[in-house]
Amino acid sequence: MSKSDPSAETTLELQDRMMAFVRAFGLHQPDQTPCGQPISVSEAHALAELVRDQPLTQQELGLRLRLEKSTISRLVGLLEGRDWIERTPNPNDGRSVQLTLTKTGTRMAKQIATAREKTFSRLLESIPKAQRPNVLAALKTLTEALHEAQQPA
Amino acid sequence: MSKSDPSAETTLELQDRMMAFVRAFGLHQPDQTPCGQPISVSEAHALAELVRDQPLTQQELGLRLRLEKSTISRLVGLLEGRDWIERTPNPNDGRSVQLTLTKTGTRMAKQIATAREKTFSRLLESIPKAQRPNVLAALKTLTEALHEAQQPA
DNA sequence: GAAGATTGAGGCTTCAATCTTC
DNA sequence: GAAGATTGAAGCCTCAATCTTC
Repeated sequence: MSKSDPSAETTLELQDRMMAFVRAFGLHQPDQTPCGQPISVSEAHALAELVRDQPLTQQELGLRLRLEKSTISRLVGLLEGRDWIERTPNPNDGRSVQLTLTKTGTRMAKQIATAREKTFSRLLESIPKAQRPNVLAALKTLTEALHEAQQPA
Repeated sequence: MSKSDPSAETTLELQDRMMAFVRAFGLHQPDQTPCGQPISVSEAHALAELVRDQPLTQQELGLRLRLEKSTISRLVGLLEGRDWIERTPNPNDGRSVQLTLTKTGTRMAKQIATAREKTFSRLLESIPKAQRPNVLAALKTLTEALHEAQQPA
C-alpha cells in the first residue's frame, strides 16, 4: 500500500531476482526421502500441515497449500493409499471429510520434518549470519506484497 | 560458507517463509497474455532470455532456465510452432541448433516484457519503499545460498 | 442454488532411453 | 565414447464438468 513509483531499473532487478530464486528453489523435484520411496513437495507440505492441525478438511488443506481442490483430492487419495492419512466423514456435514494422520502417517511426517529441517538448516548455514534476519524479514514482506498485489482490484 | 549452527526456530521460520513465498508466487498459473493466447511462465522466461542474448543453443537456454534439455526441446518446439522462434543448424557443429527470435517473436517478447514489467512494478509498489533494498539484497543472498547448499559435497 | 469433493482432459516437468554428430 | 537434441512414460498441476449433500 506504499505509494511512490518504483524505477524501471528496480522493477527489472526484482523481476530477475525473483525468477532466479524460484528457479533455484526447484519446486519440481521430489523431496529427499528419509526412508523408502520419494515424496512430492506437496505431499511433504500436506503432512506438515496435518501434524500441526488435525483434523483438516480437504478445502482447508487446499487453502494452506494454495492448491486446487481437485489437486488436493488426488493428493489425499495417494496418501490414503499409503495408509498415511484417513478420510473420515464429517458427522455434522455429510459433504466434507475430516483428514487425520494414521499412526504410520504421523511417524512418517515426523521423519520427513526432521529430514527437511536438515535441508533448511544447511541452507541457513549458507547465509551469512548477519544477513539472516534481513532475509527472513524480506521473505515475509515479499509474501505479503504478493498477496496484496494479487488482489483483483 | 559462514559457520555457526542456526537455531531450530530460525530454521523452521525459514522453512515456513520459503514455502509460503513459493506457494504465493504461484509458479503454475500461466502468465497474463498481452494479446491472444495464454503463455506459460517458462515460455515468457525463454523469450526474455533470447531478447537479451541471441543466438542461444537449447542447452544454454536450459541452463538459464534451469530446465531439463527434454523440457527445452518441447518448449522450443511450441514456440517454433507459433513462429516466434527459429531453429537454425549450427554451421560449426551439426549436433546443436541456434535459437533466434523471428520478427513476430521479437515483437511478442517485447510486449510480454512490458506486461510483465507492469506486474512486477505493481508488486514492488506493494513493498514499503524503505524495505525494497533489503528485499532485493535478501533475494540475491538466498539464491546464492540455494546454489551453494545444492552442491553435492 | 451453494458448498465440498471427485473425475476427465490437457499442460509442464522430470527421468530414462534413443538418435545423430563430434 | 561424449555431447546435443529428441521421444516415451509417468507425475503434479489447473480448469471445467459432475456428483452428492446442505
